[in-house]
Amino acid sequence: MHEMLKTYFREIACIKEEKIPLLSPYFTEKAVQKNEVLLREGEVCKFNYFVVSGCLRLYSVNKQGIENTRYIAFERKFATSFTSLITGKPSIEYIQSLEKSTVLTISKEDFFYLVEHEPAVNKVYRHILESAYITTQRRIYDLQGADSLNRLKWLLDQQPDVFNKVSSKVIASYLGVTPYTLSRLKANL
Amino acid sequence: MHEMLKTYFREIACIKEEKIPLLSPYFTEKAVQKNEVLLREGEVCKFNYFVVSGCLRLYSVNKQGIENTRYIAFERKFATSFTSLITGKPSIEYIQSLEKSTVLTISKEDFFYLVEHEPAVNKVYRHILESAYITTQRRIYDLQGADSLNRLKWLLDQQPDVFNKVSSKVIASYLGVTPYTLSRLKANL
DNA sequence: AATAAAAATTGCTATAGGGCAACTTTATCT
DNA sequence: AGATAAAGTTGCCCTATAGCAATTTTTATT
Repeated sequence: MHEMLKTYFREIACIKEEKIPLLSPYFTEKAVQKNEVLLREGEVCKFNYFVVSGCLRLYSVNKQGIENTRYIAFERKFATSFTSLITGKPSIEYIQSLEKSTVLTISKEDFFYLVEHEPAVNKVYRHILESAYITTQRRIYDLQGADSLNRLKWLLDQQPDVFNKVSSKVIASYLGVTPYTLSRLKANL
Repeated sequence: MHEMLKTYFREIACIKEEKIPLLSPYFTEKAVQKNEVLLREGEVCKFNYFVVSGCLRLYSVNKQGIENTRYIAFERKFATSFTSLITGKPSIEYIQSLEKSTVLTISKEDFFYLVEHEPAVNKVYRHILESAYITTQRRIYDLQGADSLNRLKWLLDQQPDVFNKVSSKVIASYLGVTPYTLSRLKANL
């Protein structure tokens, strides 16, 4: 198991050192190419991914063929289509690598087995869901209540690094505007 | 403890019958008036609420004084500002009763104590967070990717009962449009 | 039931952001 | 490095939704 994931378990779940070797066999390291798609709409999601390096994004494509990005996961984050993982139904979203990345994969069955039987993994899962709750709640209020300029400013303030790592096209689809509009907003900052 | 909450624990967490009396003392029944505000922006949330009858909504007020509704909880649902409950920080949202309601309250400390020490409550909390994840993910994709008419149609399709119980004003603030626009959309259905 | 207050509707006008087209800049591939 | 494709920018016009004002309908209060 990668050192980064061990540290993650130590910090998030205060895992006992002797438990770490028990978790290792469940995770498999995987190299992912830039723009590689790990999950497509319509497929049932079978893995949870921990990002060691690079980044993954979750997005869907609407009826008009427009991409909407819901989440961008950088290193030291878990990312997957939890909705599909939890319900077992086909995913409405895609998972794509935005860079050459390294991820640790764990199968859905193993993951939920550990959530039930390993307190440290239960705690990590709780942490993931709580964090997701907090960020998505904030995001809904932003999408509903702030205009596009203020959403951009907020993102610039909170995650300035995103602008170096991620294309404007993807940032636009995250902010919920067209690339044209984002370009114009940046010109007016 | 109200029978409805017992049934909830049986169904969601498969709780052992003998455990139910242990949980009862943690919950207090409370009558809530129509439009009563249970939590204001800026206050630290101290309770989790289980709706026995009536309904609660979560909303925020943006800089221009416009209300945005994020969630409406009908009976047999927990509702609270989890963000404030989890972080211990002041809430950015309000909790308000939309009808004369009956709720069961549990304090933040008791709730998180039980999450840690009672597997049934751990499971219920996991269920709450998973359900919230699924609905908010869907909601973000809707707010980003669908126009207001399609958001209205989707709500009519998924939760037709909402239109009987909740004012148009609140539904508009849930869909992310003005009451004017909602009224016009309904005229064109 | 009468009155007041709030909510909902609708005509008119304003505006934020969308979308096309043409151009420039930046990546990608051999 | 040079060729090719993709991404980003910007002028112009268009559309969906916002916002005001006036009216009607519904709801709450005594």
